Amino acid sequence: MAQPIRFRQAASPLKASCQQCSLSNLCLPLAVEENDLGRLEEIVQQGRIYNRGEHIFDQSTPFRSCFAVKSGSVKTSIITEGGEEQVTGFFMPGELVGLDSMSGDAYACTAKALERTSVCEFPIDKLEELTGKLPDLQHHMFRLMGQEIQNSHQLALLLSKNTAEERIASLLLSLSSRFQRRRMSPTNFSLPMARNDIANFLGLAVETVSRVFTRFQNQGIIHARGREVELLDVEALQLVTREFSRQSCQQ
Amino acid sequence: MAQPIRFRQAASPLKASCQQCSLSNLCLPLAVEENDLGRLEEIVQQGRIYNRGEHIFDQSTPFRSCFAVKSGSVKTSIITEGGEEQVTGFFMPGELVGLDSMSGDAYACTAKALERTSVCEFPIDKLEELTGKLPDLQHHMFRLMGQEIQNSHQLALLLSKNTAEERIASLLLSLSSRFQRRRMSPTNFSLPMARNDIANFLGLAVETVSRVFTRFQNQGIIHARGREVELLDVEALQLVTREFSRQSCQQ
DNA sequence: GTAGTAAGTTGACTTGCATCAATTTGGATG
DNA sequence: CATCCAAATTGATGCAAGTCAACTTACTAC
Repeated sequence: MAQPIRFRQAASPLKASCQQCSLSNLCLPLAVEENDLGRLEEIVQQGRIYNRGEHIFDQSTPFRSCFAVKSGSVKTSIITEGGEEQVTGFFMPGELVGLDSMSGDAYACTAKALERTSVCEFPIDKLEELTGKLPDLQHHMFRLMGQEIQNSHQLALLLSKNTAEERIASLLLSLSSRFQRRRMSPTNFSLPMARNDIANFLGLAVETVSRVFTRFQNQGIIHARGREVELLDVEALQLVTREFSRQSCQQ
Repeated sequence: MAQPIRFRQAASPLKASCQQCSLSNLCLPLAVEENDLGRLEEIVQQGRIYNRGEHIFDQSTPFRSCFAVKSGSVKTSIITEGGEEQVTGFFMPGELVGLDSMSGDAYACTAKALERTSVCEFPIDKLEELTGKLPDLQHHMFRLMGQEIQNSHQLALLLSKNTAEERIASLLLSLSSRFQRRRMSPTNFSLPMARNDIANFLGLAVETVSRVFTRFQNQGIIHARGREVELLDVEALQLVTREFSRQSCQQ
């Protein structure tokens, strides 16, 4: 083994290489010019690896950093005073976690690793300093936050207007396209989250999620076995999500 | 009348004065130092006045500006392909409308004046340019957008976990505190929106909203007559919003 | 004024999903 | 391989809120 090289890497173990990262077309580097990438690398810290169930940060603790998922997946949720939990999002490699906390001094939610997960950490004060210098990066941050607002509005729409079947079909299609963008099969994937998380996220009871999964399976739309899911008829799924609108148009 | 002065004003009729604005402690000027206020004034445009029902911007049209409500109030909503509407927010004086559209080239929602309303317009390209120069303003924008994400998550929580009574109590309390921050009575105000908008926003049927209002009235918690609302027992309302959590603690 | 329309209220009935309860499956551990 | 506990499934039942329909009130315009 090339000792000198290992030694050099060990000398700054916390630095990550955005240039060599395979996610550079999804993550923050996407918005940074080639010759500015070094400045992004200067502020990013290689986070540690989290095992399934470990917390990356906790609601109400001091807000210090946003985190980009490098591998694995993350779920965020808010907890009410009464101990009620609401899952607010699932995050895949390349996606940025913690944007909702930019409004205050404490994290607005809790982030939990759904599986063995590694992240890159962006200290928020340094990130803000850099966005002030790189207009493209600032623009990208605004875009990401705007997208986050939209996602949440879409979730609200789903929760207030759609049936259990429509909600679950929407989630499956969302996961599908996100897997696809990461060069994984859009029809054959493993759910990173438990039925419980799906239910909580979609405002349903676990039993309802289970029932809808078996109903979809009986209709030949999907094949599900535990967390392994195969989408057999994507068009049918898309049709389900539009069921509601079709009805209101037909009358 | 002092003709010369009127003439001077007419020479730049589109400029607004942030320094003299009574909302400067709520709106964007909040984050700008005294001697930088001029730079904000340079980019802000005095928008026109909108009558009830008029659109300030429309979903899918090119995204150009964010708007600060100056007087009156605004509702935003997204429309699905099927024509389904979901109200995503109500905006009061000093609040910034359009942040969710920062993610793309087109407005992500439609903004409609709920009453006679005036706004200030911030062209987005100029605003981004300025935030790049004023770190405090950039920080404030991040805060506002983070807050918007959180609001939306709170709405999702409300929609997925709370009963009709809890949702309506929450909305009334939210309006109450927002009126208070604007130095208006927190217990005696006029709802800017119709029952229909409340129902849509909270994922309920109009009939349900109506029933809950009368139920609250019979319990002596509120007094409502049309859009005029008086909160008679704020503590009782707060209790309603925590009803759910109280139950899960008792068991 | 009065006609006309939209907004709001109230009641009767229906339903999708939650809840409760009982199994079954699966993964982890010694 | 057996044990244990959490996760997932399936069935039976109840209820909160939706839907449909009738009526009242408020607003606008002529």
